[in-house]
Amino acid sequence: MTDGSLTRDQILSAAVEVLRRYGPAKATVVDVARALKVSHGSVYRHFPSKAALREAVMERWLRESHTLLDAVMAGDGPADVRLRDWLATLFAAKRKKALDDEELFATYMALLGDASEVIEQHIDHLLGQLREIISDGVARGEFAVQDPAATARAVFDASLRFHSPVHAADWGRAEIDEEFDALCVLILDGVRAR
Amino acid sequence: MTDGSLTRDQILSAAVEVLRRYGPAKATVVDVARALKVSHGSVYRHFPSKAALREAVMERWLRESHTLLDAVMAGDGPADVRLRDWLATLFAAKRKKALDDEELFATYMALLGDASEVIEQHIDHLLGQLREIISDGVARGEFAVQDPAATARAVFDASLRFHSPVHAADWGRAEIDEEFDALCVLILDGVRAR
DNA sequence: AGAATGACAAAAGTTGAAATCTGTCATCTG
DNA sequence: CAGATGACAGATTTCAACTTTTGTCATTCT
Repeated sequence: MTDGSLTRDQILSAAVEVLRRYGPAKATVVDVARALKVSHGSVYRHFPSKAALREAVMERWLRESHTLLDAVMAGDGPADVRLRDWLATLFAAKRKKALDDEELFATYMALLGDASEVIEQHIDHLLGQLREIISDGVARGEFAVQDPAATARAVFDASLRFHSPVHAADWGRAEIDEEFDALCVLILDGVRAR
Repeated sequence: MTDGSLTRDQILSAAVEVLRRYGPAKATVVDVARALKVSHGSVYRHFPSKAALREAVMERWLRESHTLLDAVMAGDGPADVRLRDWLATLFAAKRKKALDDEELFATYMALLGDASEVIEQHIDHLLGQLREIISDGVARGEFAVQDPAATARAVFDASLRFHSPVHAADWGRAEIDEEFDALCVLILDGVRAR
């Protein structure tokens, strides 16, 4: 059948379209339903609330950055190179989204306000990867840290300026890349065995 | 005379009172004038705009944190202790203001939005002190960094979570102090000579 | 003179009534 | 019976009239 019944994925795609067109402040679930030519009640059969729909959109969107990061995780070079690459990839991915996906990025920022489950999972995923890189570095004798999980958190915090959406306004500054490099040096020297 | 004419300082004090009572969203210069029992036109004789008045209030307020930091700068112990103390003092000062001076802290956050001169100077002052500590550490042979100014910026950025008002919401979390300690370890190991 | 005033225009903010949206549900459709 | 519908109540948003605030300035005060 061309269109027997509405799927979760169709709704998500329509929601992305609507969010991109109207932005998070204006987009309504009526708009999403209209885009799909169904009643808004149908959308509510698949998502319990507008907030849940928004979160599902963001979950899918955030998974895109994960793909690039997963590629870095798959590498098997020295841990310091991997850590640097991972941070650079995260920064690049976030900056790209902030620049050429403004409306969805704004939706992401809005989510930040209401302590969302999705964001928490996203951060946990990132912290997990960091911990893995650091543990690996320790195993190879490259890094010397006392608690890899705590260090992962510290590295995450230290690099906040280059991945937290609250600092997105800074990402257009001329000096930002130099500053990123300087931070990487500090972090890498901070974990390196001596 | 008990009150010959209005001084800049009287206005600033009245403005602080008004800001504390009504908060930055509600406080008006008419309120400030009323508190002083003068017309609002008089306030405009001393400050060219409401924004300028707000900035002057913030300048005075930010200087308070500088006092504590200056005390740390005056010390002459090892540079690593000084750096740690400086970061801890900055964090403590900001957290204290966020907690028991909510309204003025909110005013400070509002200022952040409009790229204020005062904030820029505040940050430059902090960066200058950091650079001084780091240069001193290098001179003593304790630290090894290639460019103290760039490293100062990196240390500032790395510790953003513990002094930038945009992260104030996190400062109430239970784990925050452990996380601060872990970050300090990372930063100190990052600058230390090996 | 320097300092303060109050009247004024333009900008910003408030208010409340009307319109729209969210979320539920009894009913309908295949 | 799973999925879709549209009517509905309560919450939220919008819009326009109205009020307050900002910033200026000619005039007054000392």
